[in-house]
Amino acid sequence: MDASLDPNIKPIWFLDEAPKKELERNFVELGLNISVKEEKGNSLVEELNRVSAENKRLTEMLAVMCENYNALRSQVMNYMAKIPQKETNNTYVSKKRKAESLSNCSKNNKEANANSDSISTDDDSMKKTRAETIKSKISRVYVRTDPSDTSLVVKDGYQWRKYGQKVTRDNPSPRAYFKCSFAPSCPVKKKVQRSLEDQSVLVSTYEGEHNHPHPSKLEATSGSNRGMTMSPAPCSVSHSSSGRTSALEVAKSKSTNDAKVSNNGSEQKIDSPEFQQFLVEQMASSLTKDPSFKAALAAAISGRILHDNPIEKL
DNA sequence: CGGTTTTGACCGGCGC
DNA sequence: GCGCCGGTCAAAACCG
Repeated sequence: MDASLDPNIKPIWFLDEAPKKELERNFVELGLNISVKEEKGNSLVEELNRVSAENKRLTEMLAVMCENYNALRSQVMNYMAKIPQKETNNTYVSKKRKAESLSNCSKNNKEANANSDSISTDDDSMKKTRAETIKSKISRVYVRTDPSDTSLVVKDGYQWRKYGQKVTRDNPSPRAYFKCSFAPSCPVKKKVQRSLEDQSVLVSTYEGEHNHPHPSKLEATSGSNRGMTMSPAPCSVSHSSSGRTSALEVAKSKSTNDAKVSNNGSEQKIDSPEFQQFLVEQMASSLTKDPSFKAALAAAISGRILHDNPIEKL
């Protein structure tokens, strides 16, 4: 890492005279004495700030991408809601499933269908005994997976316990039944079955609402930062099994923590030029050499768009 | 050993 | 009433 990367930074360690006022101000802020060596450290601090700002920009860009993706997804869902469902048209559907499908057709997304649709389902199932069904919120999620993968696992961040599997009449692929096992009293169930039209698509039908926070949120708030856990279910971008923290986050948290210690004026040598250089080198090497960072970034982006991220439908 | 998965049995709704 | 069907149960197997 070289400060010459930044055109705004002048090669001050080649100068004998006093540094510029701007640099002096920075030195005062850092509580450092002015010396040639510390000037270098200060430039590294500036570089650190620049990299931090760049990180922030990248994070914002990612957030914008996520927003765009969500907007696009809702458009797709609206579009899908308008076209008639093949599933309800081309095969035998019992009355019970007809009611379920009809209730599904009026749903655009999980948030929007929280109230009205469950009521409409209630009218048909008023005589049903199961209170869960009456109050349930049903949503359907399509997930593209490898067709050779027979596990019927949809990674949505929640913890599921499989309690049954059936081969249904209208689809040769087996249907798996799951209950949410993250919280003992959580009433949510889901059914996962391969799409009849496209074997590479898993159709998971969620029934009910979780009465507990999303596990990834819980982890994020409980201190074990797994990095990039920025979206709730069903986006499974980050809380994959890797549990990897991105180099970006490591460097960022490290730098902020260090700055805090430094401002407190402790005896740590954290604000020494050597340490700052070490810090910057660590950040640089993390960003450039660590393949996991690229992989995590690629997974975060592609995962939202293609693979891991389910497309909610209805 | 406790939690999860598997899988056949069972149950209830529905159509005939 | 009977058979079909989807959904659930529960015992055994499996696994970390």
